[in-house]
Amino acid sequence: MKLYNTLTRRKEDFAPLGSEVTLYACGPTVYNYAHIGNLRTYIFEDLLVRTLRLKYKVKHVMNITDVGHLTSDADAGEDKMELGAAREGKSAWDIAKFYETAFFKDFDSLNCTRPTVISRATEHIKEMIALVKTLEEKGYTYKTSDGIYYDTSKFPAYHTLVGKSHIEGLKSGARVEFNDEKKNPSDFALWKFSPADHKRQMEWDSPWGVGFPGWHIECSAMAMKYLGPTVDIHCGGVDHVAVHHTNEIAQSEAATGKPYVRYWVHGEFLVLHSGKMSKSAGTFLTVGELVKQGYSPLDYRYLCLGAHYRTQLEFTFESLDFARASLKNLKEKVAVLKKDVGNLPLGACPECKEKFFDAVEDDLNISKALALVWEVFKTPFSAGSKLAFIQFADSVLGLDLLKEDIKEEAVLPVEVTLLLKHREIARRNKDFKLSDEYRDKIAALGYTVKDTPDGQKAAKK
RNA sequence: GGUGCGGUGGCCAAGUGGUAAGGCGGCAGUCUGCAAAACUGCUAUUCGCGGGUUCGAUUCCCGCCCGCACCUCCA
Repeated sequence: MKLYNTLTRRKEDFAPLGSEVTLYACGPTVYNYAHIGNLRTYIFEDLLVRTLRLKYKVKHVMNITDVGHLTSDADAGEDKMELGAAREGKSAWDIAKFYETAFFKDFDSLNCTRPTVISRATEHIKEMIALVKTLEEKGYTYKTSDGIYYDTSKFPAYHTLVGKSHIEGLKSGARVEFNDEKKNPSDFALWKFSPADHKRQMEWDSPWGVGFPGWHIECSAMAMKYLGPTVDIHCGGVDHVAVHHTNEIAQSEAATGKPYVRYWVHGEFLVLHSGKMSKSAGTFLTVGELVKQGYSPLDYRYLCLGAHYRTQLEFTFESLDFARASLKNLKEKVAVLKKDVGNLPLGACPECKEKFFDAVEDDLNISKALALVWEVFKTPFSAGSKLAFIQFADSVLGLDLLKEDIKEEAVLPVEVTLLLKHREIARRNKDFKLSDEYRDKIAALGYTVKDTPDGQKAAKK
């Protein structure tokens, strides 16, 4: 398949190095609920994994950042995990556990397939210390009053992911806050010392004293532990390109002397009219909020499927409404198809499958693939063949297209049932004025009425 | 200030050196007492603006305008 590689800024042919694809995806920091912008990235990664699985075995590792990191690299930063704990009157450990559970609830509801390995940062402190030690032995580190730092000037290829001009811009960068003890603006902490004046909830012994790992070291340590020194694909959000992933490369390649990642694949942001969605800014939308407003998590998944993963997607409730309407229509079409299939033999038309392959394998052109699903209804193939194709397509799209929605007919309120009976009588007497009045009354209660060959059908609006 | 991405019909959004997928919405028809649903058909002579290359550009090049993101924790 073809994938856009941030490293080369080109679409490239992808094939795994070994017998299975090794894929690492940056996971959530569990100090608050994930918002739908975060989740867009996991949906994109899920689509990538599902597409890869059409051809390969995939070992998918995702980390859980349950260690608090500083909100900035400067001394003044606060720890997000401990902030969350203070906010909710719980321990940092409880906070991490709570939001990890909440994260996977959302993750599952969006039909994202669980990674092969889920690795918590707090369970890999030993590996991180070992990696920092290796870097220290190789002379890449130096000590300041608050921690052990990585000297980026010792790693000549530091700029490969982001471009040299960017790093140079950073040097003159007007907005970068300088830490006096840092040798270069791009240097970053590998290990931070606990403050002398108070005890942190999360801290560990290390060869350099009690403290906690820097933000970037966990991904390098865990990716290499589970996937080896060279990983096929590493994903994450575009915001990670310039700092986090650049630093991961520096740490990992300095330690092993081998290429760290072959394909860097980054997902673009979901944006709001007012700008991007931000956890730290406070206001953000969660899946729970969407559900509260009457949307299904899969309505949101459908919305994400409409746009390419490398383009920004603007979120509005209007577009979510469109997505919901589209998904509903699509599922209804599939339901009709299912009725028609009967005992006809199944077998997806090879032509449709091939087109679908071509779309998803072209750097994940999911919206094109989705269009093919709509188009299959217009083809002359048998219902069974169409349905088989849709089933195949849904193994990548993950929209539960063949799953029946739970019908609400059984739980009609008594008033509605009564009004329906009255309306039926009025219609039989051809008193349409009266029957329309009953329909209005039913509508006022929040229900719609359809007249079908099997009689009246009422459903919640 | 530096870096990167993008501007396609009413809306969302694919795409390509040879004349614009798909969805939503809208309109019309069939059906219906009327609706709804369903089905059928129609719905951008045109791809931010101005140049250039070319037989031909929305697609390649240059300039401009506009939007967004990153450079600070961030998916």
